[in-house]
Amino acid sequence: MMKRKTIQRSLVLDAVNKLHNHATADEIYDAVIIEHPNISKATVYRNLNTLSEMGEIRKLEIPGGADRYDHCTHNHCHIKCDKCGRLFDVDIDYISGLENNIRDTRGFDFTGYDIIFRGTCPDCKKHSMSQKEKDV
Amino acid sequence: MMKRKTIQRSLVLDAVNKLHNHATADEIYDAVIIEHPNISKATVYRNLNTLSEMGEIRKLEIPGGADRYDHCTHNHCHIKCDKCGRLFDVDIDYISGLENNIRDTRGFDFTGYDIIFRGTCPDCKKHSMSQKEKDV
DNA sequence: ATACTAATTGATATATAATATCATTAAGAT
DNA sequence: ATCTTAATGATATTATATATCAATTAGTAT
Repeated sequence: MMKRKTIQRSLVLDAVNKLHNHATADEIYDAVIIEHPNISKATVYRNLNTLSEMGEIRKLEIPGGADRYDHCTHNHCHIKCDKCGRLFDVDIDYISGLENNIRDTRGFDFTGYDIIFRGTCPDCKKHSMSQKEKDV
Repeated sequence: MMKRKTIQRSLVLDAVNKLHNHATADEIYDAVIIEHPNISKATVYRNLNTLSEMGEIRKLEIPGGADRYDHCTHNHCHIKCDKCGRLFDVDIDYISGLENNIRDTRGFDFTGYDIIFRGTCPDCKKHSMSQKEKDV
């Protein structure tokens, strides 16, 4: 199935690159309709998946939340704030052979792993109250 | 807010312990209605959350899938099969100071981390075709 | 340039997972 | 036995994402 170049697809890609803080599909949609008011939300979802498969962007499947999309640059993982639910970048030194720490998975082919840290972000520590409304 | 003991709550707890392979809320509901046909699905969801908060069971928020519930015993993480989506236990040796590998998270209080490995399970390697219908 | 064909789109319906609402019930204390 | 309020059951609602399908359009072949 050959991939064609469409203005919708490149608008979505541009939006992900421009927002570049792990935007959700909805946030990306909101950004795109400004320049292209007729785009369908389904098209945004479709292109986010397509672009992920093409390796142009990175899809982050967040436990307990909407998927987020990132322009893939350096290797990093993420930390999710328990209080406000926001997601932050975490630079991490190469974890040498994490696979070697594993037992009892005979017969599995590993393709990778996601580490999502949990914690309380500086803002929430300060205010110590829930700020769900302040999401990303 | 004091917690009361109800038959619904203990039935949900029993089901999680009995199924003990990371059942979803739906699967737990299916197990409970056999003995208690009038239980509401909302009650199952509510009790799964309550029991998690109480520390009686462990909630696993799976990226790209429904939450799963486990009776918490030894320390382990999970591997999700890319092909069939099933989730398997992974025993893992203590990863000493994973937090120490992290940079650029000044001001965060860490509470923990989830590692979800990705890979192809033995079954899918054998059949090499999608088996989504075989979902745990 | 014109025609072809299949990928893509837009609009909508559907699916799935989970929470919110609210009147009723019942657990545990007095 | 009575009281208080946590918990339940039924249902509606929210959120996220995919499926469907006719219409459009990108890229190729003529």
